[in-house]
Amino acid sequence: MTNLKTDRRSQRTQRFIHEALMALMQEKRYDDITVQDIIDRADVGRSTFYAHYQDKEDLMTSGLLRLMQILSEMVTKPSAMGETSLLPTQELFEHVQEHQNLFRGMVRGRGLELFFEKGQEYWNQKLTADLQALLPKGQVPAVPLPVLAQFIAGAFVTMLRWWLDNKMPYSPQEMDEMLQRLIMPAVRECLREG
Amino acid sequence: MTNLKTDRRSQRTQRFIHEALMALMQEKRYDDITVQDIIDRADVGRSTFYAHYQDKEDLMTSGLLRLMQILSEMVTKPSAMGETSLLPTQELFEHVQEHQNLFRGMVRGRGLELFFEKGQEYWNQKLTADLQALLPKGQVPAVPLPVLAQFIAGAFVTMLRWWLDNKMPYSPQEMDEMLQRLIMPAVRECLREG
Amino acid sequence: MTNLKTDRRSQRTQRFIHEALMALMQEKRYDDITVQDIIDRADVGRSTFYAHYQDKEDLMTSGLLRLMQILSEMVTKPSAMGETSLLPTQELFEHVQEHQNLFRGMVRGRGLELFFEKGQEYWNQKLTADLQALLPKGQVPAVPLPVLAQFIAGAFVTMLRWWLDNKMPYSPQEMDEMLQRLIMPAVRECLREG
Amino acid sequence: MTNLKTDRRSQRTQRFIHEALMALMQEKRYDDITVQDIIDRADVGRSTFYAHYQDKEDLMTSGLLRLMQILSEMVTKPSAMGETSLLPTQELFEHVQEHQNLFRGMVRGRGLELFFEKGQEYWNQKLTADLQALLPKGQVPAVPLPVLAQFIAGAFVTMLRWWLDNKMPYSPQEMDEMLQRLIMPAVRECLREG
DNA sequence: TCCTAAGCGAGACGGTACGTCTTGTCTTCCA
DNA sequence: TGGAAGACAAGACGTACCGTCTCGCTTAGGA
Repeated sequence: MTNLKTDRRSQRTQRFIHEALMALMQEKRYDDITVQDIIDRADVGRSTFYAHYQDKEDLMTSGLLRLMQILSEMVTKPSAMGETSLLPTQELFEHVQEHQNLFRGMVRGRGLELFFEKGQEYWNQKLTADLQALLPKGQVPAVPLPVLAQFIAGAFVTMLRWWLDNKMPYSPQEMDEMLQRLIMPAVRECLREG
Repeated sequence: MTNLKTDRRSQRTQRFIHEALMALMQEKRYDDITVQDIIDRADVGRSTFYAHYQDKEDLMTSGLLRLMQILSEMVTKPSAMGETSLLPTQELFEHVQEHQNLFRGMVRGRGLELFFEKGQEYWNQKLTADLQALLPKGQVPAVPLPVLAQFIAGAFVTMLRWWLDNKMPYSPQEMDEMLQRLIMPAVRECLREG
Repeated sequence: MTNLKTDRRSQRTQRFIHEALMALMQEKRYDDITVQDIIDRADVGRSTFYAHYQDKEDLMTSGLLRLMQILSEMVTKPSAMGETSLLPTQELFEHVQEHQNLFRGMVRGRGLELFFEKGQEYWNQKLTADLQALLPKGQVPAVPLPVLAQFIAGAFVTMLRWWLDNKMPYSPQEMDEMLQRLIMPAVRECLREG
Repeated sequence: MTNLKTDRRSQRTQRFIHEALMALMQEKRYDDITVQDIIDRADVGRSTFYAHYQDKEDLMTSGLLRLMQILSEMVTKPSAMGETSLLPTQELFEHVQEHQNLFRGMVRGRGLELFFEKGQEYWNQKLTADLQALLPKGQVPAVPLPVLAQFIAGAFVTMLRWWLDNKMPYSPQEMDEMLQRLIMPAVRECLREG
């Protein structure tokens, strides 16, 4: 039998821990954050932390999955799927801009690594499906769709990193435009001819 | 006046240390390698290690710079600069295949992160110059050249990572072809019209 | 509010560490004992050691203070305070004989140095008070009492060291007799005439 | 065949090293002085140091032996041997006062330990002989002469240490008087009756 | 006068111990 | 009974010295 009160308390504790990590990520690199930092900030006991997460990486992973679901929701808005845009990345760039400290911390240190690892299968699956839908029936793509998907996801992250590392010299719209301009020719080329 | 013999000894020691790291990278992740592992393998005293490198990261960085110079030499062979190929990446893919354990180790753990950080300015500078040369005079690129350079470098690394993570299902030639097919449309598009 | 169980655990750990040092002191010189030796013997983590003591010297110091309290208790037994004996050193010599390995280790190396430093104010205070009590009222001692106290304490340690260094060729009783014979004339002389 | 010039050069180097140690001892504790400190101060190569001395302790020891010979010369002046004074310690106290920084450094740290160890046999031998001469023929001392000698030497060092540790509140003459007053009763007592 | 051997500085090196730091486990207490 | 508090073992880290060593430079004394 589940204990509602207890569950609610658990969730509250988990939220505190997550928020602590997010807050710390605004201040220093993921790698430089210690478990002690997190539990101090979250005002939580050491054992409590380990009761909920295997280690710091596990906490980060769970946070990233949550984040990617949020990002994914932006992307799946039907209106966004135009013909020129496979990924409605403008909204993603905007979101990143709003939480730039968080992302900046993630992009440095082990964070991006995890983002990439965990995000890979997630985005790849999604993008591969989307690409499959765009591919005329019976046609063989010039480049295998998983490779193409990886390329697109990688290009987005690359641009993102460059943007953050260079103090965001362009607006989200401009970034989106450039990204589309770089990606779409390849996409069109690949899907047109086998 | 410099002491030749001493210098030579120093270099020998540094080489041992580097080789130890390389050897260990074939066996386990960069992050899991300790300084103790390295000095044991190199048969070198702890203080000697720290006399030459600030820490493990510094050692890795210096190795990466050396590696990138090697890679760069491949790329700058005049014959390689054809019209379809901005980066003669086939040779790079081949080189990676030959030392796949090394690269696999690098791609995981903090290694790639460093590779990226240190390589960024290096490749960007080089690619930006190459692109500038390809751009007809007086023409403004559709995407700023630094962005384009970053995009190309990122695409290469992305493909590389995917290749290694997926047990290299294609030959270096195929990888090169795909990469060119993905990159070149964007490059042509960007350079043609402002 | 204090945590009783935790305190008890701490004390247990501290006891282990102390016992480890004592055991090691029977085997080799204090200076030759490393922190690693101690924590290995005590089966304790490195950080635990440093959580309880600043360094090896601090551990030794705390042990010496404890030891001196034990020795002090012997000395303060009322029966022992006869007219011929200011310090009932026979019991001290006996105690040393019983734990000769321990003391031998202490007398060599930095141990005695610490014994002296830490013991100085302890014995001086005690001896000065005792001497003050023995001094007839209104009389001025021939030698300032702190000096006399220092002299007595030093004489004891000197004899002790000689005894240990020379394989204890006399019994504790004999040592005590000799010490008294050497010290008491001076004491009597000093207290008698100003 | 010996090389005179070479020998002379060696001696010069040794003198530099000794002077460096002496100078450093005025500034910090013996234990806190490193070989590096010494060779920097002496402007001497590391290997040169180890060519002359086994280690820092060896250097100190050789310095102490030299010092003790100097002190010994003071003591053996015939005029000094009065009936009330076994050791003409006033001159010793004066000498110490003149070089108080040096002695202060020696008394702290491992220096005194060495002073004691090395000085023991030296003084004991000398004092034992002197005491033997004072002992009427055929008489057995109340306390074995080696013990008495040790006691006297120890008392001197004890007083010395106390004096230095307490900022030398008395003049050398006063110290000498006190020491004589403390020691001589015991000496007289021991030599008089068996 | 040249040459050879020693003394020497410089400092790289392997090694050992240090005191600090972080991790993940475990125990105890409290609400 | 679940979570806070925090002691603990384990072990990597970067620093500080040590004593050994190799290397060239300088210099003296014999050829």
